[in-house]
Amino acid sequence: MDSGAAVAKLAESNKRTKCETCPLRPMSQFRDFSAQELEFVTNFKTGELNTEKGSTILVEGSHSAHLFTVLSGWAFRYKTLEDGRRQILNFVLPGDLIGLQGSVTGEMEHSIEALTDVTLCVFERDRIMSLFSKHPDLGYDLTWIAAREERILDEHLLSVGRRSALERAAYLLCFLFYKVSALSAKEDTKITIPITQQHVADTLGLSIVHTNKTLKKLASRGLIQWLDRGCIVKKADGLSTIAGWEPEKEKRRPFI
Amino acid sequence: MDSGAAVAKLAESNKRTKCETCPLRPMSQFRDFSAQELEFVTNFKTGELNTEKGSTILVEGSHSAHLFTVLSGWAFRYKTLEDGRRQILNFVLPGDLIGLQGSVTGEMEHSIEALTDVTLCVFERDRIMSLFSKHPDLGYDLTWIAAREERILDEHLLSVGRRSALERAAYLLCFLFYKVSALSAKEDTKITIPITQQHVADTLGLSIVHTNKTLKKLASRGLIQWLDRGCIVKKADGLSTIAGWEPEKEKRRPFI
DNA sequence: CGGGCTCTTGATACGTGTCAATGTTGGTGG
DNA sequence: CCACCAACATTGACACGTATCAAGAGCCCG
Repeated sequence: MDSGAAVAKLAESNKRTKCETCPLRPMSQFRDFSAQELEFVTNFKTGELNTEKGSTILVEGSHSAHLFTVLSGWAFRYKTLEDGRRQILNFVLPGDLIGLQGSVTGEMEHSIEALTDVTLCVFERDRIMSLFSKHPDLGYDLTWIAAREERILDEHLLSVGRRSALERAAYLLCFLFYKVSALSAKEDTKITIPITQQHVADTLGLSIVHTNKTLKKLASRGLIQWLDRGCIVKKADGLSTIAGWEPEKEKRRPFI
Repeated sequence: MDSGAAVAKLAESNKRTKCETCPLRPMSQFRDFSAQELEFVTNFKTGELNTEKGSTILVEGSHSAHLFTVLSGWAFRYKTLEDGRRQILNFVLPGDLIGLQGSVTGEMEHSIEALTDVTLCVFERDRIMSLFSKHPDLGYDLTWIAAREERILDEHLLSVGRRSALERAAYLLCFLFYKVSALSAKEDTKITIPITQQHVADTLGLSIVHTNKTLKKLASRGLIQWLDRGCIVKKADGLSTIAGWEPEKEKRRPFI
């Protein structure tokens, strides 16, 4: 609920990760690119942006001339009401594209804040049309990415609207666990989700006190463990059962 | 909460509305098409589908080989939990595209039900790639359309998560009023939103009893009037004030 | 060492859900 | 034409989930 330290500045570093050696691309969850596509994207990428934990990457109401793909780190999208009530909309992890929502005017309808230090690939919004004309495949991918985000929002909406507090919490942690698991090499049981209980509350539409009691309940059942600023999922299937939800079985998905 | 009368059959009528004479296209909210684009879309459209009020147009878990654009009528998208709890995700009106969410596999993650008799333009999902390769502009439009739906879902999520019952109801009716207003010729004060209180409840994540009491409150303030199976908005700005929300000022938007 | 976040816990208040009953309307079949 | 039924809207009483208020403990960092 705080105002976030500082708005990230677009200090483009010269030390760019080359797309050919992008650490995400070999991962099993992402689709392969043709050499041509790779060349185009490398050229499409105009820089890299490093932001610190706690900084605001995009601000609601502002105009952004850029799109970003997360290279590393965690962030979240959110909106606020005038009196400060905050709703977290979704979480952003490596491989996720952000900024697409403000497509035409570039005026953002939501904010994005970094949960950890975050590295972003920077693209120019102006040049997006050339992507569609030169690489229809990539254009299709963009639509697919947007449609995927839509499906996730649908599920979140179902959760907040119709699931109980316990079910909601189970769903969220299960969702995040599978999301981050897909990015880590092996069965890494030590994955820590870097959020506070305030973040959970603002995602689930609950108060922080009730969120705390709900998380305690999950912890007492041995499904999760809460750390100082994070959560470890112990039994994802237990959460899955409570929530009545399972992750989509995705084939290799595209990313830009 | 009922199971809907019958699943709509794809009875393609020969009496097709030609895209050149599409009644939606001249409307001020939609962008103009070039002759080329119009020709392509006309060819892209494979038929028309008429569904009756109450019928299910798409079913969660099923595969659909088609995309649809609504030509006339009202419908809504929703998801359900196993025990029957239902969450309405969004409402669908003329000019809206449906089916994009299941992009790749075509497996639907939500259902769609008709609130009135509905006429749909039918497109083949298989041929969507040709749209991207032959008309990058239209591909861009598709992405834009998906991103727009995303923004709307963001706002709904904020609403369900953080607004009070009264604010939520005001937001929803205000939202629907502006949505349908944009489609009607003049200041038509007699626009009736064709939903029941159960629909409102399932959209807002409330019980039907509490929804009834909340709507009564709005009605007692003269902001709305509730009919048998519908709602008339009397003072949209009053609703807007309560909700703390205003519609986006959109320029002419694309549609397929 | 102090101050700020985060997590925790108990007491209490309030918003919303659930249950139950009634009235109304529109459609259907005898 | 009437009786009946189903769906919808309405209302009051009560229960329960969640919010709010308040206080304190642990921790990190300047």
